[in-house]
Amino acid sequence: MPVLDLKQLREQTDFVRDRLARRGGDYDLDAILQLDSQQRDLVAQRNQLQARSNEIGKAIPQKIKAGSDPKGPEIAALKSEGSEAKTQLSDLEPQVKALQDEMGDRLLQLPNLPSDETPSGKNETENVEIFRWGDEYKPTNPEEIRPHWEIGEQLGILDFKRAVKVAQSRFVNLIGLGAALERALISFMLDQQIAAGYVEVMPPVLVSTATLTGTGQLPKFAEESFKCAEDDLWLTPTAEVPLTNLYRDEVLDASDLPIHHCAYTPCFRREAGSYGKDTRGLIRLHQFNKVEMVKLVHPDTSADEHQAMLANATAILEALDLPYRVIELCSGDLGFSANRCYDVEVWLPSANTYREISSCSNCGDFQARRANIRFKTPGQKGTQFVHTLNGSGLAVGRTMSALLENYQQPNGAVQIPTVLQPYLGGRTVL
RNA sequence: GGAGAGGUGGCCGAGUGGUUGAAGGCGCAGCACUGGAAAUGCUGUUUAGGGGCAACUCUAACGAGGGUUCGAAUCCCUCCCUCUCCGCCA
Repeated sequence: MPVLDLKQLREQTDFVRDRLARRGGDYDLDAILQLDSQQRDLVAQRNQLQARSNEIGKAIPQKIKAGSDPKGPEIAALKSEGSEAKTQLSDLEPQVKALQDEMGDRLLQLPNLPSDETPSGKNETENVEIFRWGDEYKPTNPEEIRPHWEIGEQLGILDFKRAVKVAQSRFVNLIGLGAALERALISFMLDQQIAAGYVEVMPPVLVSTATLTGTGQLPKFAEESFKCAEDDLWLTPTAEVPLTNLYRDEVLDASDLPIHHCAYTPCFRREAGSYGKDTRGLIRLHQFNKVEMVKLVHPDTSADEHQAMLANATAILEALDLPYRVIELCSGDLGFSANRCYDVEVWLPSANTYREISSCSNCGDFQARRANIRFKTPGQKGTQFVHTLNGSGLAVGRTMSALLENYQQPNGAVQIPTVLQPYLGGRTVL
């Protein structure tokens, strides 16, 4: 499983080092390169031994066929030489394997390289705002604005208290129209993305270790996912995981590309290390619903596909008249698997700020290498890795919170956006 | 959960120790034939890594990992997965 391109690492070490430095953090490339060169030396030795051993293996039946006595000295000499080679090989083999394992472990820890276009920066404070949309839809009565959890609890559609009893904190029950609104949002988003050309999938949300490694959640971020240890299965943190891995270990035909999928799934995150943050409301739950978009594309088109995906995400917010802005993540804030990423942030009036509601990433060939997803162009030799992209279209719970807050009325009611009304039996108000 | 069967190339499918990376078929590509096509015939058709400007060459891979052997797709062990029947179940 080649992860970050080992050949590139070998041949353009300084470039890789420079790119990784833009992310911040410490990456010991020299150790990997040293392992690599040791490994290559040993493999060369092993190959020679193996070649000799193969020769002997072929020579013995030939000699016998040519009349040599199977029990005679000639055959015995060959056998003992073969045996000798075998002994040397069994000495070499574990060394090679140990080096390869060590190198593989280290390579799996390396994040993707930021793209040329990605702005350099240390952390989220250096992300770059690209544009804003819908200022005119922001509520104009800030003093009367209440947070969505108050609105939801008052309407009897959000229940956090009993969710604690049933599960834990950071879970919610959606009751009555709350559940209906969630379903309406899911259906609306799916219908929009299907109309935009994405083929819907309902994937497993319990996935294997290999699947989670393919998209980059493992091995580094095990503490972020819920695991069913008995079965070696994990709850998916996002549908990006099963959708991208749909094609793991496959060689696609160039004419199959691009592949566009969307999916509604629940998502599960342990949110380790975020104890104090967003403790109220729908913003940060262990389980939430999301409509996800995933693309597998030809490398030449991935930049355009990325822009198009971003537009597919923002189209949902525009249809709902929800104010948002788009930011481009700087190198220091980029996710592990991404080489370039836009976050879409929706206006949350109670917090007087924008909150992430979608993240659209281009992973280049990073995930394709891990998951071994290739394509073949007829008439061309060999295979190429596809590029993978993923984006939320959108996070449903966060959309609901934005909707409750932006559409709240002074009398405590909440208007239902026009485009959602058909999904709620024509209802106009919550 | 109990009993049984099986995992081979893009697909089907042969192959139980010795030039088998793997017969045969299908598919696909090229060429021939044709006015064009079908049919037919011939040729070719895996991937990854190393070496060479290249022709080419070496190594690995028959679910995964170990073992036996000079030599394993073929024998032995462990694990994984799939299928069938029974039980259970939304």
